[in-house]
Amino acid sequence: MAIHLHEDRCGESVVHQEAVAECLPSQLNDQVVESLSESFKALADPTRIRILYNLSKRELCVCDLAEILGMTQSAVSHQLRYLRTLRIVKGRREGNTVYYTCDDAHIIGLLQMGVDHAMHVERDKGNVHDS
Amino acid sequence: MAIHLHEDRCGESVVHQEAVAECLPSQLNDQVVESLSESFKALADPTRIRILYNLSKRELCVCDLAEILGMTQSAVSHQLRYLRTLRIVKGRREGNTVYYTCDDAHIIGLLQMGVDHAMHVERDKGNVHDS
DNA sequence: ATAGTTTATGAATATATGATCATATAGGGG
DNA sequence: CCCCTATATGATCATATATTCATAAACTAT
Repeated sequence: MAIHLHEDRCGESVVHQEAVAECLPSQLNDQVVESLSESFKALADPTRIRILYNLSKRELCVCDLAEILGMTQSAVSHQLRYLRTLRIVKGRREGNTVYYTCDDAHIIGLLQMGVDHAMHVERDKGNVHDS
Repeated sequence: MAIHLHEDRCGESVVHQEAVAECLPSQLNDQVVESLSESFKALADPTRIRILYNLSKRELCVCDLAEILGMTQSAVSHQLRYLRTLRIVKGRREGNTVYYTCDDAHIIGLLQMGVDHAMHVERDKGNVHDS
């Protein structure tokens, strides 16, 4: 019986053997890809972006965040739990209130890079240079 | 009747008036936040990460990508449409085959930054320094 | 025109996700 | 103890998403 390491996807033979052969050795390993998508997922939601953007500037309690974002305490708390689980933010309790801060410079770096670019794009939209 | 610009979120008064007042003026505008989350969403899926990682190295046709990723042509094509709609990749037809390339240096920059960091983290996991 | 190849896409499905509501937990002050 | 405040969380629901399957569309070759 024939052993196939993989099935051919298009018809009976690989379309560009050399292209596939060139790429296959340098694939990202699964753990890296999973960890990467997890990081980007954390930044892939408007609410979390706004939370992290604010926390990157200063420590804030849940209630203040809810006020700033105009959202319910519950919605904010759920997202904070999400970010806390990924160790992107951490909380510090002081009596009744819990103060959150960012705890992941890498994520903040990605966010900052994205923000800078998005703001440039927005600004350039104002100028009518043409196409 | 009293006019409220916003409802208070915790009890009857804002918890830290100064914190809220400090943050409110510097919020990201909605378009920037939407555009940002759209960009990060594009990178928030393992399949798209692997597609973009490969396309960042060289031009590839749909079939080769499917072969490299070990996925069906259909699944890859759907994701390529997603990325094409966002103008992150673009296709060039040559006879039957369509060759895709990256068309968004900013997204590739974010991906590269993420990859670099994730690979360092993975590498450091090997070393048993302690905490 | 017919057959074959590569890519695109609509429909369906299973899963993931984000917000809401109600309620629980944790702490403070009486 | 009870009441109030701030936060956390489980359940639910509506929507979004990623893949699969079947098929259409684009193109080549005979």
